[in-house]
Amino acid sequence: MAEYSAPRGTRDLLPSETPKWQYLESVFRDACALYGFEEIRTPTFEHTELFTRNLGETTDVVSKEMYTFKTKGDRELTLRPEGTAPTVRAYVQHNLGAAMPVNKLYYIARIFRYERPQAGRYREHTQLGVEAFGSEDPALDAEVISFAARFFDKVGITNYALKLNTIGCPNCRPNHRKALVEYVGDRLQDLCATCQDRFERNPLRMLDCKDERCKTALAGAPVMADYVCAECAAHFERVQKYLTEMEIPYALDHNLVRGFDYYTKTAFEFVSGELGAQNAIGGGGRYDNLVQEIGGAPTPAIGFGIGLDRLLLTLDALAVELPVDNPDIVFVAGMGESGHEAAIKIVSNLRDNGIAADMDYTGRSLKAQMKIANKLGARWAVIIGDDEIATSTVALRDMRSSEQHTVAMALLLDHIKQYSR
RNA sequence: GCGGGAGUAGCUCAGUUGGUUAGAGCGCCAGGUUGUGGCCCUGGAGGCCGUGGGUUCAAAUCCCAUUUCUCGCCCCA
Repeated sequence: MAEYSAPRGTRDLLPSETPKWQYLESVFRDACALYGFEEIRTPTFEHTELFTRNLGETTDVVSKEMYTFKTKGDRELTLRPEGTAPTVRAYVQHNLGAAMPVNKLYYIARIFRYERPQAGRYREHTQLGVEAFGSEDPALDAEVISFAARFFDKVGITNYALKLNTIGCPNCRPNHRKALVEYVGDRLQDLCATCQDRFERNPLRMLDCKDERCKTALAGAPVMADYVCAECAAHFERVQKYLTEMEIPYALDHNLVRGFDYYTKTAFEFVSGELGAQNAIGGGGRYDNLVQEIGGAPTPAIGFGIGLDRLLLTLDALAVELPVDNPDIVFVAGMGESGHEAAIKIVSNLRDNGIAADMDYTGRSLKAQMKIANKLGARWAVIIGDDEIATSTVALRDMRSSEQHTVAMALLLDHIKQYSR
């Protein structure tokens, strides 16, 4: 056992894993370019108030999952537990809305939540997210949702399901809340302890409860969709129309309630059955009032976050082979002191000419060096010893075909360039 | 915060009712080739059996504690 290990809920991504991460990140970046989203990078931590005031005091994240600490100057900071509020903060702080009517931003960010780790849930994880500001057009909802769906398609997630709901706006949500509270009324004692608490603090969440007693008691509970105002209803209808036109399959889920209080109207979640209990691989929604709440001009917006860690787990479970390419490299094996000296020069020269090259620094035998070349997946091996030095040549070995030729040192570069095509 | 499972070699794991120097496969190193990889053969290195305490003539094995990991609840990515 090592004396030190990564803190609970965190993990190291070793070289055997990082190519997959790089691949998914690059697919995401390409997709963002295709859809017109530009990258934004915000700090890893923010003033605590940004989250406590805007995510909802009663949400699990704010009430028990934040990594909060005090600075020497006695200010409270929090490692970001989600990506939207920081992005909105930056959008407002730099008044991005003044320069462009619609701003479409994306981020690849580490997210921190103090939870008990389990399959697909880490205290530090990575989210791929987008946020689109400046339009309440339902077409933008559809665009954002379809972006996520196409991204999942592209990387090879074949079995995801899209859950869709509308959670109304400040105008109509109270109506539903009132109806819901009335419905529960004397059924309250049939609910689980948590839901009895939710009844007081955030009734909407009761709908999302997994407890069988609650599911039974709330089976006939009033659904938001029946209480939304005309505007929200029309908006939701258009979103569905566009999704259908784009051939994005979805399922309405009246019980879908997102984890933060800032959401309005459209809420959605992508789930996959490959992950066990943590089945959400992405989710998001519209938040038309958050920009104003954070201090900006009233600006409608919508966004989503995709869990990169869970995405990888799902792809593994589906046995999807990601196209990770390793570049052709040249391994230069030098024999003896003079061979080693020559190898140093050759490797340097190859690299200066843009050809990936490596060599041994542990004084191993030629045989051992060849084994290393093989393990590295080298395309070519260049062998140089006293014989070659005496004749200003090198032995150039094709590691795939095992063909080997003696070539003039001066022509090595040309040979490699020529045959690598 | 609450519940279940598990900590033996770098990795995946055996280890029989407690009984001498704790094993396998893979990986690693070396040799079989005096200057040549993959396949094969041979050999080698590498373990305070998570940590601390207890029971016992004797503990990887039984008991207790602790810690870490893991799975689940809650909630989410």
